[in-house]
Amino acid sequence: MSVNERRLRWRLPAAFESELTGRRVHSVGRRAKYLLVRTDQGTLLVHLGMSGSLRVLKPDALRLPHDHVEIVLDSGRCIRFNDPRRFGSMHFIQGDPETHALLRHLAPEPLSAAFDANYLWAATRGRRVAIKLLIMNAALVVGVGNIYASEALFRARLSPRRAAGRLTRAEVARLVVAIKRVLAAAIKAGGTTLRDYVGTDGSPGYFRQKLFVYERDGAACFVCGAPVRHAVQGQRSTYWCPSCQR
DNA sequence: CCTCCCCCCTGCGCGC
DNA sequence: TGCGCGCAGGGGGGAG
Repeated sequence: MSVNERRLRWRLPAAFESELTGRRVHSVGRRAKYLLVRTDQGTLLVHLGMSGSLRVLKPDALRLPHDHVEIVLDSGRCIRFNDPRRFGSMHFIQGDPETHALLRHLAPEPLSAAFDANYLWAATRGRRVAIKLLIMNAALVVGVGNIYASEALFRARLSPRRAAGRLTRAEVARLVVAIKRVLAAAIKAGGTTLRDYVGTDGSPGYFRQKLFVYERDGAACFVCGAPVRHAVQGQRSTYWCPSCQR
C-alpha cells in the first residue's frame, strides 16, 4: 500500500502503512457513516466526509489528483481513497470498534427497529432546538445528512424550523416513517450525486431526480406549486415548502 | 447537559 | 478571461 497525503481529517500516523500491510480482510461493515473493514488483526475505519470516494481499480489505473491512499489487494486490484477536501478520514484501530471514541456515542441506525416513534418521542421531549438540526445530530440518530434531512421533513410535512420538543406524537411518528422511507429509496437509487459523489465503480447515484426540495430554492413545489424556500440553519442550507410543511 | 458557532479544505459557478 | 466571493453530501470540538 502507499500514502501520498497524510493530512486527512486526522493525520495518518507514521505506523499506518506498516500496521495495515499484510492484514487479511475478514468482513466489511458500516456504523453511521463510518466504513469498517475488519481484518485478522485490527479494523480499518474509513469516513468519506463530503468529497471522499473509494474506487476499486487495477493497480496501473491512472492516478487522479487527490488520490491520497492506495491499498493493493491479493486479488490484483487496488482500492484508492480520493478526497479533494480532505474532510474524510482513515484510522486503523485495535479491539472492538464500537468502543472507539468516534463510535461509542453514536445513536441508533435510522433503518433499525430501535429507531421508532417511541424513541424519537422520548428523545425530542424538552428540546428547543429546530427539528432539522436534531435529526442531523448523530447523538440522536445517525446517517441523516443535509439532503435527506430536508427531504424527510418535506415528506413528513413538517417545517424544519419547528422546535423539536413541540412536535406532537403523530408528527414524530410521521417523521420516523419519512426518514426511513427517504433513506431506503435513496439507497435503492444508488445515492444522490450533486457534484462528485461516485460509487466504487465510479458511477453516480440517481436519487437527485427524486428530490422534492433540496437545491430547488424558488422553484415550484411539486405537490402544491408554491415556491420552495431556502434558509440557513446551523451553517447548513435548508429547503422546504412553506405551504406543505407546517 | 444543551446550544451555538467555528473550523478543517479544495473546487466550482456566479457576478462583475 | 480573470478575479473575488459564496457555497458545497460532514462532523469534531470548544465556549458559554
